[in-house]
Parts: sequence; structure tokens; C-alpha cells
Amino acid sequence: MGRRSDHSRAELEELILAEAHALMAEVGFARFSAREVAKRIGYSIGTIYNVFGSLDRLVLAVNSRTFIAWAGLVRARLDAAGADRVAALVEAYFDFAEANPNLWMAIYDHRLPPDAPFPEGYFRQRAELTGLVEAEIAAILLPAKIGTAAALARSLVAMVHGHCVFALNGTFALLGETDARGAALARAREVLAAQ
Amino acid sequence: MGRRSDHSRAELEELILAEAHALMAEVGFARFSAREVAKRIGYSIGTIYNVFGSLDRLVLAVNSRTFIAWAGLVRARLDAAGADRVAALVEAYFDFAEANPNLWMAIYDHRLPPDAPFPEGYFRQRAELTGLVEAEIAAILLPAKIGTAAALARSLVAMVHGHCVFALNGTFALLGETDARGAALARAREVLAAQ
DNA sequence: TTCTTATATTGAACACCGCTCATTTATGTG
DNA sequence: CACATAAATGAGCGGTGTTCAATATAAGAA
Repeated sequence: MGRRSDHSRAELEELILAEAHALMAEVGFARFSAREVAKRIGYSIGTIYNVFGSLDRLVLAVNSRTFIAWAGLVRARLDAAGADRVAALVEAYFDFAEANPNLWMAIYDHRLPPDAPFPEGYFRQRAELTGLVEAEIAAILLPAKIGTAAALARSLVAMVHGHCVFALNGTFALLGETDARGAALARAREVLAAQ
Repeated sequence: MGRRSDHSRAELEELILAEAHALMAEVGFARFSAREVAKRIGYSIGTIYNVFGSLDRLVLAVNSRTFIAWAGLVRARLDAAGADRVAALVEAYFDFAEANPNLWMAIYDHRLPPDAPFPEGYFRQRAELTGLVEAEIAAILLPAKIGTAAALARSLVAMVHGHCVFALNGTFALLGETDARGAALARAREVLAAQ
């Protein structure tokens, strides 16, 4: 059937995706290219497009893989956490981003064309991370305020995200800030104490 | 001297920059191109490079212009603000970003190569916005805690930034959040009350 | 006026990019 | 063997950033 190797379609998809993920980690979103992925796995550019259809969808797949790894780390840290679960969440958020800056930033660097709809499973993935946070928040809140847990979780994630963005893109360094995660955690504690 | 029109060098630089700024507002960072700028002002691509040297520096100039306009709006809102100056800051931050999403996002979408140093005046510009916030924070803080104003200002800006990013990139919409600025302001109030 | 000089401006050329699709290659089947 | 089916190719298209020898023009000198 024209296979030049013994790769099944699923194996080929995995081969491409793994190399694409590695390239993204190495060079970042701006220098990522489908042609370079093809070159590195020894296939032609056409094969990439046969399997993934477009660069957008390949990047989406790369980012999806990154997101799964990220959520996995957060979950693992939470499972291993002691009493201070909020600290565990913040640390896990920062640790992943700082250990994989190009992969993490690619999640937010890539934007699909304005008309294109969110792909299948996109929502579920994002909601998983927020869901972990929401569960922890709900466990802390007074019973009367549990209804606000979801909104508060989104807000806290945004807050930590802002600190993480500034830590990775150099804004904090430029402004003399050296402890982004400490600041994020302090803010989270103050916000939670106020509920 | 080979001028094909009566533009002085400074006027030509302004002509290019104005058109580049307009193009960035129209199409955003991902679709921005020096060739399109050249086409729109009726000059050749070479002229753009004679004046700005590289795409990086052109984008930097565009973003600098955006940043000046943004800081100007924040300052104006602060001058016109009543007692609730924190609300004025948050509103101004969001209003500019939402009124000029492509310009605002370009500031953070663009990253200079890792080896390249920050250009002249880069720090001063960023520090201006943070400085406005810092002054307001310092006016609120107890005298004993004024030394923490700078760090707290950076942290609060990061916090609002995170909310603004999620509002513009669709993350909040995906998660069912509709009031990003309200959430940002509520967090800011809680954090400040805790100091 | 004409000539010279300095500079503003050009745009073809190069190496890359995403993307398409007619063509080739290889396999399993009858 | 021949046929059908599917995998894989890569030249070609229109785009990008970037360079730089060549050109065009204005100002000053003779």
C-alpha cells in the first residue's frame, strides 16, 4: 500500500507529533515549521499535510499534548501535596511553565483564525485544569459561598497566569522583580482569606 | 538627493510607522508584514529596511507607539478619576486593550531573539505604566508598608494583565466567564485590603 | 549652465514559509 | 500475473524577511 516503512497511520501520526513537540520545545512557536518537522523525521512535507491537514491543526495537537502533560503534573503534585494545597497548585503551574517555556508559551502564542470554531475536546481540556483549582477552592470556601467557586477559580488561575507570563517574557526581570511565584502565592492567599 | 517626494527622513519614518501601526491594528501580529506596509504607502520594500533596519525594529516601534497611547489613556483617566482610583486604573487597562485588541496583543506577541538586548527606552516605557500604579498604591498603603509599594504594584499589574489576556484570547469565554474586569477589580480590592 | 557628489530609492535575488495535488511507489488481493 | 488501493512524494504557487548592486534625483561646486 505504498508504505515505505511499517508505520501504521496512527504510528505515523504519533511519530510526527512527537517530533513536532520536540521542535516546539526547542525553538518555540515563532520558529516552528512543518517543513522542519518533515525534515527531521525523514518524510516529505506532503506527508505532514496528509496526516494533519494544516499547520494550525498540527500546532493544536502539539499544544494539546503539552496541556495534558501540564495538567498531569498539577494533578500529581496535588495528589502528593500536604496541607498547603494552594501552594502546591501555584508551584505546579510555575514549575511546568518554567521547565518548558517554549511549549507553555506556544499554548498562548497560537491563535486560530477568528472564524474557526474551537476544535473537539478543546473545552474539556481547559476545563480540566480549572476544574482541579475549582475543587480545591470549593473545599476552602464557606458552605454559603460555594456557588462562587467556579468564578473564583477562573479568576485565580488568571491571576497566577499573569504572574507566570510576566516571569517568562522578561517583564518582571525588566522591572526588578525576582520572585514571581512568591508574589502569585501571596496574592492567592490574600484573595482566599477575603472570601 | 534622490528624494522622490518632499519627505524628510523623519517624515518618512513617521509615514511608515503610522501605516505600520494602522496595519497592526487591522490584521494583528501574525498577519503583519513589512511588504504590506510598503505597498500601502507606495514605497518599495527596500525603503522600509533602509529606515527601520529589520522587521523586529519596525514592530518594536509600532509597539512603542501603542504603549505610549496606552499609558496616555491610563494617565488621563487617572487625572479625571474621582475617589476610586483603583477602579479607574483597572478600567483604563481593560478599555485600551479591548478597544485595540490587535495592537495591545502585539505588545506581548512579539518577542525579540533571546540574545538581543532590550532596546533603548524599553525599560523607561514599561516602568512608566507600573510607576502610575505604584504611586496610587503608595498613597493607599500604611506608611510602614510603603517600601512594598513597587513590588505590590508589579504584582497587581500582573494580576490585572492575566485577567485581560484571558478576556481577549477567549479563555474566559470558553470557561463561561463574562465579567473579566469585574473579577480583576474585585481581586485588586481584596489584595489591597489585606495590606 | 554643467558637472560632481552624496544620498534616497529601488526591486531582483535568495532562502525560507504554508499549502496543493498530480504523480509515483509500494502493498495486498484475486 | 494484473489490478486496486492506499501511502508518500515533491515541484510549484504565492507569500515572507532580508540584502545590496544599481539607479535616480537633489543639492552644491565650477
